[in-house]
Amino acid sequence: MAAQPKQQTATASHRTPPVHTDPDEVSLETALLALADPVRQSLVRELAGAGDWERACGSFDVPVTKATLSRHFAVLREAGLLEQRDAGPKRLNRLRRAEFDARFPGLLDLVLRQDTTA
Amino acid sequence: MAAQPKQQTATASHRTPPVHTDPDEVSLETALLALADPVRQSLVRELAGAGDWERACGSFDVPVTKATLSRHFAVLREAGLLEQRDAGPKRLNRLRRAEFDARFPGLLDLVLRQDTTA
DNA sequence: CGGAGTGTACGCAGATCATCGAACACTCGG
DNA sequence: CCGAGTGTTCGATGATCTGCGTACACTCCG
Repeated sequence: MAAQPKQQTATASHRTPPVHTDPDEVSLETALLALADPVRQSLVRELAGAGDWERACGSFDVPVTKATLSRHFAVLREAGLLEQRDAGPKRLNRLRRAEFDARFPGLLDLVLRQDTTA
Repeated sequence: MAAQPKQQTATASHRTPPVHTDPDEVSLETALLALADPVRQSLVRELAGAGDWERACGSFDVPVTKATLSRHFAVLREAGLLEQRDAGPKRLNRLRRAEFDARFPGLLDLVLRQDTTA
């Protein structure tokens, strides 16, 4: 965290800057719907296993194409589940764990506990 | 449990007896999907406000027809969220609160807290 | 400046879901 | 035994969602 010469600005690589939604403005229905999808569950779990801003969008191991993956990230963003920041051509992610947990206590934990069993 | 002259048997009024699914056999995805629907959220909340076996299927205040309502109850049943018992021509309901909460801690509370705000 | 790498936007196909009306099944009371 | 009350099943419809390929935008490196 020393003085770095503007490594990542606000809007960087893509047509549109990431649009974030605060967890406080998210309905329970939206949150449940976002977390119900298996692919998005994987994303959230992998994200939780890594540190903030450590993973770029393309670095996740899910069986979908880039286009679909991008859509899933948009859904998670709109559900207040993650924050994104552009760093060069990459888009880094952060799980909004504390904020989301404050809005929907216990919900994220359910997904992270991997209870996808039966 | 005194000797009652068969007030309610297993299969009673309808073509098929109610098919129940244990919460333990329910996937997180199924649970989230079941609770994501606004109509089903209403049903669960109304059910939580009443005692066990107090409410028949037709006694709920939701803006759908009987056919749709019946389907919603089936979904909730398959998600391990409620138990049904036939009593005469009526089908009484019970929220499987403890069982479901043991399987998905905190999930039901989120819905019951009426956090449907924004 | 051109090419590789990264991510988004735009349709389009397929599946799933909520909804309804109508027909059916069952129980109970007269 | 018939009619009112209750709930399910069936088939159809419209909306929504996931998935894809393709085209595009932007950054960085040589």
